[in-house]
Formats: sequence, structure tokens, C-alpha cells
Amino acid sequence: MNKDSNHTQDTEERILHAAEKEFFEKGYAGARTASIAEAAGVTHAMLHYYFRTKDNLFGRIVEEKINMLGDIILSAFGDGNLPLEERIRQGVERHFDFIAANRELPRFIVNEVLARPKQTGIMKDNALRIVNKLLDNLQQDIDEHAAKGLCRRVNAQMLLIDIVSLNVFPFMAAPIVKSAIGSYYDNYDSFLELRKKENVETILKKLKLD
Amino acid sequence: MNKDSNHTQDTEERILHAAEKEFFEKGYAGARTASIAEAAGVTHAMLHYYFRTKDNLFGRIVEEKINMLGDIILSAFGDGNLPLEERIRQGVERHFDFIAANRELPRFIVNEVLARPKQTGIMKDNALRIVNKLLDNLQQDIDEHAAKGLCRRVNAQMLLIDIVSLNVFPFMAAPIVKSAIGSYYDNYDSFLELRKKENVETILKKLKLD
DNA sequence: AAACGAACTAACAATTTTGTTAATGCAAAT
DNA sequence: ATTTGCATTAACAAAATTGTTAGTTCGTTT
Repeated sequence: MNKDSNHTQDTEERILHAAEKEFFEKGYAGARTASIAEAAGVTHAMLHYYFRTKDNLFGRIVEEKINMLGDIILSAFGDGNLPLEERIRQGVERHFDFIAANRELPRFIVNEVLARPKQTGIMKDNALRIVNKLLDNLQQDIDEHAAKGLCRRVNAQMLLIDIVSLNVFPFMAAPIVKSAIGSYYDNYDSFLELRKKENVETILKKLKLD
Repeated sequence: MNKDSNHTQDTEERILHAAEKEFFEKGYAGARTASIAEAAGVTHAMLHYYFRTKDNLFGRIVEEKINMLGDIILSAFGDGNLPLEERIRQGVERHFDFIAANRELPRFIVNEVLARPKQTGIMKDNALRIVNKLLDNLQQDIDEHAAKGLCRRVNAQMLLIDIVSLNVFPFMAAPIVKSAIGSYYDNYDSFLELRKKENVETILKKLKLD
């Protein structure tokens, strides 16, 4: 069987892709295996042939997504060689951009993943270990700069929660934020551009000495 | 039929109460009318007798909750007689306290309400009208103080998004934030106390002149 | 070419879930 | 006391949804 005639990967991929969309949009309970199969262009039975249960299929999606959590924080804030202010500015911007490129991820994580502590506990702990290691490093960085009188000695954990809150919420609550800003901006994307700058400013201002 | 023997309100209330819990916990798709009836201590048929469909019952809960949105913003930030800084400090604290007392509301709104624009559009618009009126007033307040050189001239809309983001996110992502702060705090509530202060500081610092 | 095995299909089964209906109880009105 | 009407129940019906199975197709192996 050569690669071109191997439909397995194709079909499996298509189901996974359709499943991600369905689970993201409707959540586990709202998702229908029949819809997923239809969207993937395969018969309903194929879904069960490859993944046996809805649970299994869901698990595959969750596994893939939860690992992104730690990775994005690390890749955004991980460059300890930059000057602190630049490190944080870049972190906020990269994190914002990642969320903007994965707008439905936060809702999925909050609703579907965090609601299943038993099934996702290990993966979550793993992501947290990565983040905590980074936070230690960042806190050192902050403390050193603060000791030199270059910034306030803020808590790195709190700062990260600030950043994630500011960056994530406008996307999670997009429908209401969209209505709220209404006609003030040309379109939602131009609002988001401003929002990103605003978040960077808010965070950097918090670091500044009084 | 005297009031004591009128079981109608009792039963209806009990169903509504149980429904709110079920819908909050599991969302519309995950909620089961049978579970709601059982939790309310009534037969399954009674639920349909009073509300006919799951949709109707859900609509009643949504209607009640969506109206809280505008109200809380207004009651938190509405006091225009206070000095600006005090007005904002009080607003942030009151909004935080409200969310803390209704921790599952944001998730419900984001997941269930915002995902149903057709059914909730009018209610949402109504809440937004209240908020926008308040924002106009707050912006004037800010502009006046800025003109006197007492604060930065920040955009009131952006400021409100900042506040809501900072206050809401830690509750929506509570399971992961809980794990993340781990052993650093005695318990989650003592973390939340600090978090509230932190948010007030973050916002007020944003207003300060450089 | 015959056997083999993985991918696939159509039909079906089992369960869950929402919603209905006919009958009953019971308090208040006449 | 009889009637009236709402509240309630148990049983049932209908639909939706997940999962299974027996059999088919088709490329590969021997």
C-alpha cells in the first residue's frame, strides 16, 4: 500500500479536524458525532471505527490543546536575555497575538478542560510546571531591576494573571465587546490593534516607579 | 385557595432554582430536564407542565441573568458625586465583589448567552444602552480631571474593559488559577482579597500622570 | 489467482432525552 | 354536595444520539 492510496491518515485527520471545530463551537455536550462525521465527509460509522467513542475523540482534541497552554506562555516570555521592559512588552504582544490567532481556545479551555479535573489534571499540572519555572526566572529578573531602582518590585505571578486577563477576556467576551464598541472603530480588528497597545501600556505602567 | 395551600409558586420557584443551578453547571446542552426536576423534588412532567419546553425554561433563566449585566456596572460606577479616584476605586471593588458573589455568572453569560445572539440580542442591547450612558458620564468626569492636570486622559471604554477583564478572568479560570497559586496563599479567598487590591492599584496607576 | 486484511458502508440496536396524555387528587366556588 | 379547575402523577410516545455488526470493496501479499 503506497502513500497515495492510504486513505487512513486522510480520514482520521479529517475527522479530527471536524471534531475540533465542532467541540470548539458547541462544547462536548453540544457536539454531535453525526455532525462531525458529516463535516468530515465520512460516514458516521467511520468515526466510531477510528475513535470508538465520542469520549476518545474528545480526549484527543483536549490533549493537543492543553499542551499549548504552557508552551505559549513560555515562548512569549521566555527570552531572559532581553532587557526587562522589552521582555515584558514582547511577552504581552506575543501572548496577545497567539490568542488572536486562536480565539476560541480560551473558551474551550475554560469550559471543557477546566471542568474535567480528573481527566485533565496531569496535563494541566505539566503545563503549570513549565509556567512556574518561568515565573521564578521572571521574578528574579524583576527583583534585580527593582533593586537597582529601575522599576517597582511587582509580583510576577500577579503580573502574569494581569496580562492573561487583559489579553484573553476581550476575545472570550467578543460578541458583547463588539456590540459595546459599536461604531467607535472601523472594525473589530482595528479595535484589537488598539487594545493590544493598551494592554502593553497598562502592564508597563504598573511596573513604573511612582 | 389561600396562599399557604398554593403550591404553584413553590413548585415553579423550585424548578427555576434547580434549573439555574443545572444550566450554570452544565450549560444548555449538558443540562437534563429530568435532573432539574429531580433536584427540584418534582416529577419530570411538572417541569413541562409549567414551562412546556426546555427552551422556555432556559429563556427564563437567561432573561433574569442578562439584566444583571447592565445593572451591576451602573450600581458599581454610577455615583458621579464622588471624586474621580474614589469613584473608580469603589467601582472596581464593587464590581469585583459582585463577581465574587456570582462566580458562575460570567461563564454562563459568555458561553450560553453570547452564543445565542438571536434570542438575546434585545436584552443585550438594553444592557449596553445603560452601560454606554454611564460611560459618557464617566468620560466627561475623566476629561475634566485631566484638563485640570489631575490625571491622564484615558479612554473610559478601554478602562471599563480593563476593569472587567481583570475582575472577571480569575473567576472564570478559577480551577487553573487555583492550581497555579498553589501553596503561596493560605486559601483561595485570601488570594482573592489580594487580587482585588491588586486590580484597584493596576487601574488607578493607569490613571496617574507619568 | 487466491487469500488476507484494513477501510468502509448500510442497516440496525440500545439508550437517552424531550415532550405528551389520560387519569387522579384536591381545594374552592356554587 | 356537586361542580369546576388547577396541580400532579404515571405511563407512554417520539425523536435524537451513540454505538454495533454483518457484510462489501479493494489493494497487497503469497
